Amino acid sequence: MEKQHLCDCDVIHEPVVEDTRKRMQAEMEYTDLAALFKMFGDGTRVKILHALELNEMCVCDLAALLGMTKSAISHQLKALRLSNLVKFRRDGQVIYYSLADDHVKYILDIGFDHIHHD
Amino acid sequence: MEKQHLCDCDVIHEPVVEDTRKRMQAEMEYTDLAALFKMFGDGTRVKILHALELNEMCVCDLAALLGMTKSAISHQLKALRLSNLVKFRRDGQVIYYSLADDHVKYILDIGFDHIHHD
DNA sequence: TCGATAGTTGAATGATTGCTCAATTATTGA
DNA sequence: TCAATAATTGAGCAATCATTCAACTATCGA
Repeated sequence: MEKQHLCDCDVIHEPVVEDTRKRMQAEMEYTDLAALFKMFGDGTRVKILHALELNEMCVCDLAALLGMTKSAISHQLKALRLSNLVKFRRDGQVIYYSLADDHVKYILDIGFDHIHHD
Repeated sequence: MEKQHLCDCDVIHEPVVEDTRKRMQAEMEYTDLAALFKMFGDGTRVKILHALELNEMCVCDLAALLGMTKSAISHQLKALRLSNLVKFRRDGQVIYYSLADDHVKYILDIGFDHIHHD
C-alpha cells in the first residue's frame, strides 16, 4: 500500500540524505536561483539579452530586430528590468536598454559553452 | 494609426540593428540556450541539481530530502536526463543519479555568484 | 514463481506564462 | 497647446508546465 503523499518512501540512504540536507542552501536561495535562470529560459528574452550584449538598443530596435511588436518586447524588458538583468537610460522619447552588468554576459557565455560542447 | 502586427515601428537605429543582426547567432542557438536555462529555472529542478552536486542519490533519497513524491521527482529527473544534465547507474533495484558533468556545476556556481553579488 | 520495493509513465488538472490588443503615459517639435 | 511618436500597461487568451494519481515495469530475495 502506497501512501503517495509527501514522501512516500523508505529512505534508502539516510546518512547521505542528512549530509546533503546539512550542506544545502536555504529554501530562498533556490527560489532566487530559479527565478534568475527562468529569465534566461525563454527564447525571446535570451535573444534580447544577447542582442543587448552586442549593442545598446531601444524598444523599436529590438522589435525590428526580432520581428516582434513593441508591446511584446516591452513586456519582456520589464521582466528583465525587475530581475536587474538590464538597465536603461532615457534620451528624449527614446529609452536605451543595455545589460545591467558583466555577470549577465558570463551567464550567457557559459550557456553557449555548454550547448556547443555537448 | 498603429499596425500592431509583427514589427510596428519605424526602426530608429538601422545601422545598429543591422550590425546586431549580423553578429547574432542562428535561431536554433537561442532555442537550445533557452531550453538549457529553462531546466535551471524551476525550484525543484535546481534543488535536485544542487543536491546531486553534493552527493549521488536515488529517487527515494531525493524525494525524502525535498519532501516530495517519488513520481514528482522522477518526472523532473526525466526532464534533466533528456537535457543531458544528469546521468545515472543502476545497482539492483536502485538507480543512482549524479550530475552529467562539471559544466552543470559551473552553471549553478555562476548563478549563485550572481544572486549573492546583487 | 511470487511478493515487495524502486522507479517510470501517461492522463488529468490547476497554475504560470508569453503574446495580443487597446488604451494610456511621456516626451518632443511645431 | 497640440499632433506625433516611443514606450508602458492591464486584461484576455492560448499554450506550456509542475504536480498528482493510478497503473505499470523492473529487479531482488525467498
